[in-house]
Amino acid sequence: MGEPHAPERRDGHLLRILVKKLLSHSLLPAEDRQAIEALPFTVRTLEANESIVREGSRTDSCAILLSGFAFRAKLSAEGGRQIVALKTPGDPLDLQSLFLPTADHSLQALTRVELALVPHRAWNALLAARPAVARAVVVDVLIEGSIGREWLLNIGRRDARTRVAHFLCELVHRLNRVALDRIETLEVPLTQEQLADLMGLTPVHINRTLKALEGEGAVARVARRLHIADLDRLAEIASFSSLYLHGHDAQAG
Amino acid sequence: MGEPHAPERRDGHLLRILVKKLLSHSLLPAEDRQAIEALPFTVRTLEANESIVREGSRTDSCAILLSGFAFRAKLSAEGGRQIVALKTPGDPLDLQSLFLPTADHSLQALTRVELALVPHRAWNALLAARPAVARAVVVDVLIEGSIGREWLLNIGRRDARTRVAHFLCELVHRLNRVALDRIETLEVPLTQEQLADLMGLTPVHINRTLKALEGEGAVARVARRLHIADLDRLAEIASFSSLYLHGHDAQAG
DNA sequence: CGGTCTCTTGACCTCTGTCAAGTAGAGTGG
DNA sequence: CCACTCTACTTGACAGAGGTCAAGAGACCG
Repeated sequence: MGEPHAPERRDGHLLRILVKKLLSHSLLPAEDRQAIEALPFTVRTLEANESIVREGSRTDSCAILLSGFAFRAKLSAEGGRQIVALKTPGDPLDLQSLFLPTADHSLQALTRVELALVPHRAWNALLAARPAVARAVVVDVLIEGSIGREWLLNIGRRDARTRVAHFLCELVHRLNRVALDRIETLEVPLTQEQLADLMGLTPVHINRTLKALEGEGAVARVARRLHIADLDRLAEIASFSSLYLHGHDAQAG
Repeated sequence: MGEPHAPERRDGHLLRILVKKLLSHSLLPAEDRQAIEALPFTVRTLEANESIVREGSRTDSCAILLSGFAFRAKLSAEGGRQIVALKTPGDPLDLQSLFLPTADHSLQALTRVELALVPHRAWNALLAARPAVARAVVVDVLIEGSIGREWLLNIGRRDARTRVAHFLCELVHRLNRVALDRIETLEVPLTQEQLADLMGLTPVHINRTLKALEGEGAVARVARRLHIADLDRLAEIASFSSLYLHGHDAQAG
């Protein structure tokens, strides 16, 4: 794999990737898995940069990311943009809207994306009927929170080089949770400007940082595209530990 | 944790502050409120800086913050500390432990605190029996996530002066949600070092920033203690908007 | 009254931001 | 196949916010 826009199966089991995501941290009996795959949905394709949910708006459905990447962003009064979360294939994008009517941030497609739009009604019925699914969904939300805390540490306390290396490690680890095969390398689908908004830096400084990382062989750039070249080296630079991702870690009770 | 010999109390007066916190964003019928106040708990007092939950550890109870302040913190490999959340009276501190067994961060008392320790068993029973309570708890978790995203914006994209002003506004707004009277002024119970770890800055620069804010009359310092002097001025400096706190905003469905 | 902790301040340094010009691909149209 | 254009990337020179170091001053405490 390593191809971020790898086409998904179109045999009617599109939601299987959501099940796979939930299984990466929660246990789900077969019946619950089937109930998830039986959710009603409509598929929608959006081009890069199109808006999925606007800050302040309301929706009556939750999107599941079937393929491609998306992100949450916020703007400061001075016009600065901060990307506050990155969503990878299999992630539910907006479960929050089931509980909080107004969006506190905007949600946008990073690449071309395919979404499965699941009506709130169907979600509410499923969560009420199947506690194990409800639990898995809560765990998913909690893990997103944990990732957010790691990002606060990353942006607040690590320098540019370490910060970028840490993010790239996280990206690979997260993709591996839903990937068919183990990923060691990857073409990163972010522009330097997006990377800058993600890391709390400027595009110019991202450029310098990537150049430095390329110099150490951690990263490669071919035809303006960023590739992970040496994941172990990146992990070493960032002192990366994946504990905060809580893989297979949700059997408390 | 969990004093083995401390008697479990069912004195609802103490948990009323938790009910008040939940009511600040969710609707709860009287029966649900009573069920919350009927939760069994033991009271525990900790001094400033004592640890409530250590990173990597497991617990069998969730703490509710009855009085005082607490915080979540993470350490980077280089030794930097980042405070990733601040908890105020009425906040549940560790609901996450109901769903994720290992703590991904540490939880510490900022001031002297009083905690109500509620056993997981009792929580699970309550959440299973009372969907409205479960819903309110999920909303509480989601709002903490929203605050975390605002912090990412704050640390990633605002300069020191604006950043500190924004945090102080948030603090006052959050305290007002459980306060008896409207707060306009406040003695901030944080050392400059803690403020630095909160803001992703150094103590020295916090000192300079506070001096500047004092110069504009936004803040006052008497006997080394920081006070909010002019909340409107702070809100203006930070272009503060409280939408992300989702006050009285949880009637989706 | 000495010890300790936090705050304060100045001098200096460096990481990251700003500005501005230039380059390389990808796409478009002739 | 070649301009032309657009966008993203690249680079250098310079600026500045914030970090580092170090010394001193107030508080608080036993």
